[in-house]
Amino acid sequence: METFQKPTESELEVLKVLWQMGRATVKQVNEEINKTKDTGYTTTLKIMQIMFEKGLVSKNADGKQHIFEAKIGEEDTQKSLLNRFIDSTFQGNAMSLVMQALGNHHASEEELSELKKLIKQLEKDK
Amino acid sequence: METFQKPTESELEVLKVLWQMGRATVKQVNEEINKTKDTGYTTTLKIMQIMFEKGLVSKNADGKQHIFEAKIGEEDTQKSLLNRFIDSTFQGNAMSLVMQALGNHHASEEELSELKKLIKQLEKDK
DNA sequence: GAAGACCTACGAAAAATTTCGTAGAAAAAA
DNA sequence: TTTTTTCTACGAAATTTTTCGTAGGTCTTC
Repeated sequence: METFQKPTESELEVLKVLWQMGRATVKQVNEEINKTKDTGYTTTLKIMQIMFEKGLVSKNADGKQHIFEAKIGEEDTQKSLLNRFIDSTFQGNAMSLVMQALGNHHASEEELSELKKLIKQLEKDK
Repeated sequence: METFQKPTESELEVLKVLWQMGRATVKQVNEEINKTKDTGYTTTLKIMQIMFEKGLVSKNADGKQHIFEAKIGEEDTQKSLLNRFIDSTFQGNAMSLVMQALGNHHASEEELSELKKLIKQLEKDK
């Protein structure tokens, strides 16, 4: 996994759209974001330009418009942000986070059995 | 659980010290923080004053100095930040976070069995 | 090929957060 | 009581992030 600068909140919003759509124009990203939040077109554009400078996204010119793609993967990013979050909020105690997350959110039977499978796996790897 | 404004990164650092120590002066908090990060006394003071205005901490004068206490609980805060984090980074998918956290961090046997206990409990509550 | 629509680049303002200097009050030491 | 030390209050600078206006280029359509 390559290292990258921590994306800001706004940048993360853009990334989420790109991960979901694969590739998208500024306009498309902005429209997605505007479903939950009111943001001007040039604001989103600027954010994405900054992200390009940081190497978080790539872009290809297609006529006058640019098509963007996330350059960092969803899982890698989540992993990196998760580690940071565990450190900053849970004092590095990952299990405490796991417990709280499980306790606070409803899990389906299917999810639980998948989880048990993972635990078995972890026990075996010991 | 009462609602509160999301603490900033710096504020969270202060809270962690207060949770750990129970009550502390600005000086004590600043010393703790300086174990990992270089920060001037007045910087910490200012942060704590802002936190007081926001209602995140309480203070009592003891002579000229003030003794601070966290006004929001560690668990409640973690819970609130965790929910926000799951939404912003894991698209609201708590199980995905749980899986990643388990996969990336080593868990002791004891922790795993505690976890299994929790899962049994969840299954029963269905 | 001119007019209008659409898109990017860029600078700078606005907002949020962090940092610190200085003034002055309170306590302790001399 | 005077001096020195120790704190807080407060304003303002510095930094980071977000927002937006304007200029100018490209494409489309007539």
